[in-house]
Amino acid sequence: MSVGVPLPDRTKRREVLLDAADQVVQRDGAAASMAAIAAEAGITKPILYRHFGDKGGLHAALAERHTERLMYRLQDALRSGRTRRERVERTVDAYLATIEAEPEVYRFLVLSAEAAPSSVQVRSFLDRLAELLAQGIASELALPDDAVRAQAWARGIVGMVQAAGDWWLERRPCPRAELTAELTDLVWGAFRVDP
Amino acid sequence: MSVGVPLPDRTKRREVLLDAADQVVQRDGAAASMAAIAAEAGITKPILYRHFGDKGGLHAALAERHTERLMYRLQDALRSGRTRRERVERTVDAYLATIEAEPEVYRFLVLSAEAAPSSVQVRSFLDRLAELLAQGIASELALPDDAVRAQAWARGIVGMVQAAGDWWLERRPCPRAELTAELTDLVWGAFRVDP
DNA sequence: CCAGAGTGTTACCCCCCGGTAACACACGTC
DNA sequence: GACGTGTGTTACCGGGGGGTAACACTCTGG
Repeated sequence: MSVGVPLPDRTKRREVLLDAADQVVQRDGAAASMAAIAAEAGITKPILYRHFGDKGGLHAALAERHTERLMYRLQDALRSGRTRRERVERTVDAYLATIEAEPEVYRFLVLSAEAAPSSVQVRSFLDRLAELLAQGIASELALPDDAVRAQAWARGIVGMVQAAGDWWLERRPCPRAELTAELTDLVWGAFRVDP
Repeated sequence: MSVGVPLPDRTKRREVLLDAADQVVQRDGAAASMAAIAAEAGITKPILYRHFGDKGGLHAALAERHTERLMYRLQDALRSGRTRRERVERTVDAYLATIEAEPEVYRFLVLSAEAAPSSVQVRSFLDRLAELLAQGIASELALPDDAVRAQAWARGIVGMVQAAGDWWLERRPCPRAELTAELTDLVWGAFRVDP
């Protein structure tokens, strides 16, 4: 074999294709088609398929990438801050800032998690998010990681910020900082030390 | 005109068709096709189209119906109960009970609200839900109805219960009452009279 | 008995989507 | 210069979705 391209290029190309996919998803939402993505990237469908196998593969790659990025940010936020309230606030704001930057992409991630054909291969975006948050909650509250309370709260909070964020993106009824503050207030009561 | 059928029958039929649509949505999720719905109802597509115009019309009718039902239940829950905490708890549980009974339908409603082609004709399921809740919150907290706080909390709580409910339906990690209690705890802090 | 409105059906159209086969151009190696 | 590997293309397939035209039946009113 005479080595086509030294492999660095392949992964770099892959990134470029994913960038194009992001663009299209941001424009067309969850209905983004393979043809449209190929066109956006300035190439043709077979290339996409050679890179990602099938549509599920592309979705998985896209999800993986954004999930990774968001997880890093949230992990930072969960650890940073001097007071507990500050941690809650920063975490909420990190999420909001991210969906503000690329709203359609995150809608797409949530949706495609729904529509996933039970391919547990790549655990869904929301699952991983919730798991991370559950750990944070459990550690704040000195609960075991698998406590129903930590799990349920994590799920709930993820949904809460997601839903409020969607609404806010659509209507822009206030600056982001205000929404962050409101949501922090909403959740904060549960995390105060005293009953 | 010789009056085909006295009109009571037409609306009755409409209900039957919507029942069939529910069945299919519960089975196939958001991908329910018009052909499948017609088959389920034991009729053929043109009849569906004569009744609902197009797919959007059917979706709207379906959404309208379920939204109405759920709104009644939530309104009751919001008003009932002797203590404030009891009202919170009952409202959460009313929602959970409903999505437990017809999970796919509610996933469909949420999704089709997303996918709605900006036809603000029928305000989305989530919008109406959130608005109702916002009123309840505003009245509990003696805020004006349009306070950002009431709006944002309403959206957030709807999303919270929705997300936690989805997770719970999938995993069934605990009885419904326990989830209700956890979610009530999560939100309750924000509604206590004292800081 | 005969209009005609309303109900139902079959059969079709168009479009777009996911996915693939088959062919054309670069390039390094022998 | 022939070869094979990898990259790119065009052109196609099968399928399923939404939506409709055109035809059959029935039952009422005159």
